[in-house]
Amino acid sequence: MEYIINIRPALYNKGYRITGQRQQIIRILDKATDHQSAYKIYEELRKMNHRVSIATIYRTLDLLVELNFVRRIDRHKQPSVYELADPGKGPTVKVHLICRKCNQVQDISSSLSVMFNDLVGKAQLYHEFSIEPQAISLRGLCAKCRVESARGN
Amino acid sequence: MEYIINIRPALYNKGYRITGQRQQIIRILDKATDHQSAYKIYEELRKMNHRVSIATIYRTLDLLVELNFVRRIDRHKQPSVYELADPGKGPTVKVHLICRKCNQVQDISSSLSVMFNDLVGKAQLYHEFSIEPQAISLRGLCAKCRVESARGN
DNA sequence: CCACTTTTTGAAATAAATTGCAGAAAGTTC
DNA sequence: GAACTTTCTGCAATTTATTTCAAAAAGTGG
Repeated sequence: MEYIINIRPALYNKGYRITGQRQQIIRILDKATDHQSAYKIYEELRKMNHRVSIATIYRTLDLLVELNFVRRIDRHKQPSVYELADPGKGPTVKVHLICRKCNQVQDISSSLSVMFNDLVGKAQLYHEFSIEPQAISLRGLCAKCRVESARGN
Repeated sequence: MEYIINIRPALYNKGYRITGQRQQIIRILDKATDHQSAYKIYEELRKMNHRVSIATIYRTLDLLVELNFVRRIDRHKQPSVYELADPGKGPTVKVHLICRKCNQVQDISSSLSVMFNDLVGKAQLYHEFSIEPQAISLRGLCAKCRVESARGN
């Protein structure tokens, strides 16, 4: 909540300008409970009568991902979705379960998340590879779709 | 090696036809030591004077991914790459480390891989979500690029 | 509020991936 | 191995997420 308060000075310190569009985009991500695609953010802002172009949304998201304020989730043949990432305290990786039938994205439980991140830590040391904050997606079938699928097929 | 021997009857049993193109595509994946993009496979086959279109490559790869014979690695703003997956004995997830600077893809060590897969097994049970065989990518900086980056920046 | 620089806009371009369709193979039956 | 059905392929056209570009606007520092 009001995460923009943290990002604004960070942007400023790195020499980036605090534009209305950037603030609005961060605000949308901050308010959102689920993962947002670039286009969804665009629609949201247009609905609120803000002058934005889709190109700006993409550029801003790229910037925020680069600076680790936002995580990008790449999905196959579907637009990428984004979520805020708290660089100070958040875990390195955030694990999502994505159903290939209904495309629902759910977060993994927090205790499992801790275990995943411990393992990522080990991998970093072992491979001398610095893994950056990001979301990883595990694809499969959610309980509901598995049942439907078993009947339907 | 000669993995096609296993896939051929499996395709046949499911009612898919054993076409020259499908066999050649599997053969390329089988011989490849690194991950292949659809276009690379296309070029390879054309070089060998085989009649194939890029559409067939994509259709075949989609089919093989669907049947879990092949894993797809989605990369941001770059073509997806593919690798053979042995459905019989292979682990559910294959973890790759992808450097965001040089784009090199390296496999995670096998012991860490086992640990990741154990964790994935736990996640499946806990969330009642059936995670399917797939590759997951951890993005970051490899040792070499980290050093260069530290100097260059 | 002026001068300077970065950012945004809107439209057009790009490129990976997909699709429709007619002809060509593969599998099947006799 | 001829005749028939089904699936597959190649080509070209299409889709769609994302990027590029020149001109316009907005942020910033004095």
